[in-house]
Amino acid sequence: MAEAKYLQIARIIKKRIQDGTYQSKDPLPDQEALAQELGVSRLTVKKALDGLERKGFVYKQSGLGTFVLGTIPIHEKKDIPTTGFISLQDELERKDITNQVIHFSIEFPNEKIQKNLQIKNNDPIYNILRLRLENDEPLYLEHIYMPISLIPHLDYTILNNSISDYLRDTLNLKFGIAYRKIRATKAKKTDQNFLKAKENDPILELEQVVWLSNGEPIEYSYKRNRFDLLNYSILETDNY
Amino acid sequence: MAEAKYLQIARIIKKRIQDGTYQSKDPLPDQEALAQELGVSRLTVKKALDGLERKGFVYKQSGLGTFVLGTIPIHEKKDIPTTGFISLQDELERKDITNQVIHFSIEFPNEKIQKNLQIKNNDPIYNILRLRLENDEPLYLEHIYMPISLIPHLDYTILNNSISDYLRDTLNLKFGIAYRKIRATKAKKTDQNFLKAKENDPILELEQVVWLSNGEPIEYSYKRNRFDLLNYSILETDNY
DNA sequence: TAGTGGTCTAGACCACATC
DNA sequence: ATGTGGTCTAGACCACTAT
Repeated sequence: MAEAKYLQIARIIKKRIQDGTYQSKDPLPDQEALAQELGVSRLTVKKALDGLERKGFVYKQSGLGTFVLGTIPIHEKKDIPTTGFISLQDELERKDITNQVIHFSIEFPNEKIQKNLQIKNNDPIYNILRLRLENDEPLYLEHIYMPISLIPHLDYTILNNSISDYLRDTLNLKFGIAYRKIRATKAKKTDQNFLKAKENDPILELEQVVWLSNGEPIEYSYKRNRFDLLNYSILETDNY
Repeated sequence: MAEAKYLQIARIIKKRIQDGTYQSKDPLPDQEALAQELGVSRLTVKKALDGLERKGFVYKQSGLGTFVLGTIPIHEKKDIPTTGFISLQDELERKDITNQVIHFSIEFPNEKIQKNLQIKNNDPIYNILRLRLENDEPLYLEHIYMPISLIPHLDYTILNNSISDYLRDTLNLKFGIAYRKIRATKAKKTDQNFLKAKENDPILELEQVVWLSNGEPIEYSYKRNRFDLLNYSILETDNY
C-alpha cells in the first residue's frame, strides 16, 4: 500500500505553510473544506493537522480554527531536536559534518551494558567510539554499544556514514521507542583530548537506550557534546 | 461534558498496568476485546492506547498486539520528564520541594524579553527569581518573566506555591505549546551563591518560551539546575 | 446563531506476523 | 488461514468562540 493518506495530506499542508500559501498567524481553511478539496474525510485531515501540531507547524483553537505558528523567538541554529530518529545531517542544516572512527571492537558486555541492552554476559557487542566534526571542528564524541546478534555485519564504511540508515534501509529494522537523558557533566581527559575541551569546560551529555519496534534493545549510547556548540531542543504540545 | 471517553479508557488501562493486571511484556487483550468490555468503539480504545504508547506505558506491534513496556533500564529518580506542563511535585516523587522567592518586581522589558514575549517596550512584566529546594538543599534557580497584561494579580502566596496551578485553575488560562532548550553552561556568581555550586561546576540550563492555546506568549524563563541533582529525560516514540 | 475543532460510532478494508 | 493493529469513511453530536 502507498503512504498513508494522512501523511500525504500532512505533507501537502506543510508545503503550503513553507511556501507561504498559508501565512504565519493566519487561519487555515477549516477541516471540512480541506477534506473536500483534498478528497478525504474530515478525520483524515484532522489526523494530519494533529501531527503538524505536534511538530510545531500549526496550533489549533477549538471553536476558532487552525493557525500557522509563527517563528519561535529563542530558536537558534545550534538547537538539535531531541525528537525523531532522523540523522543529524537531515535535521540540522549543517552540511560539513564528518565522522571519525576512533575505536571499533567486538567485546563481551560489562554489567551496565548487559542491563541496558537486556543481554547476557556472553552475548557479544560492538563497542564504537566515534567523533563527529563540523568543518573539522569537533562537535561531539559518541560511545555506542550494540548487540551483534541483531546486526550481523558492521564495518568501517557503515561507521563512517550513518549507522541508523544502515539499520533501517539495509537490515530493514524498525525503531520503536527511545529513552533519552540529558545532563551536564565535567570534561574528562577523553573529552579534553578529542573535543578540544578545556579542563573546566562543562559537557552536555545525552545518554540513551533505543529499542526496536519488537521491544528488543538495539543501542545503548551516550554522546558527549561540546557545551558551546550544541543545545537540545524540545517542542512540547498538549496533544495527548 | 464529562472527560473524554478515550481519556477514561486510558486511565483504566494504565491502572491495570500499574496494579499488575497486565504484566510487563505481556500482550494486552486486543483492541476489539477491550472495546467490547469497556463499551466503546475500537477507535476509542486505539486512541487511548496511542496516548499510552506516547507516554511509555505500552508499545504496539502491528499484526501482533499491544504489550506492556518493561522497566526502562537507565531510568533514575532524578530524571525529570521534559514533556507535559505538570508541576514538578506531581511528576517527581519528591515530596519535600519548597520555594524561596529571591526577587519579585514589576519592570519594563528589555529587548530580549520583548522579543520572546512578543510585547512592546512599555508593556510591563513580572520579573521573578525563585529558588527551588529539596529538603533544604538547592535544586535549581528559576528566572521567570511574564507579561502583566495576561496576569492581573500575582503575589508572594502564589509564588510560594505553584504559578502554573494559579494560571490554570484560577485564571482559567489554557496552555498551548512550549519550546524548550537545554544546554550546559558554567556556573556564574549567582549560581555559586544560591545553588551552592562550586566555581567550576557545570550548570544544566533549561530555557523556554511557553504559549497559551491562543498563541500569546505567557512565559519566558530559564532554570539553572545543579548538574549533579537533575537530569532531563525524553521518551521518544514513533507515533506521528 | 453560525462556524470551528473535538469526540465517537459502526463498519470496512488493508498490511503484517504467526501458525 | 487467522488474528492483530493501522487506516479510512460518513455521519452524528458536543463544546467552544465570536458576532
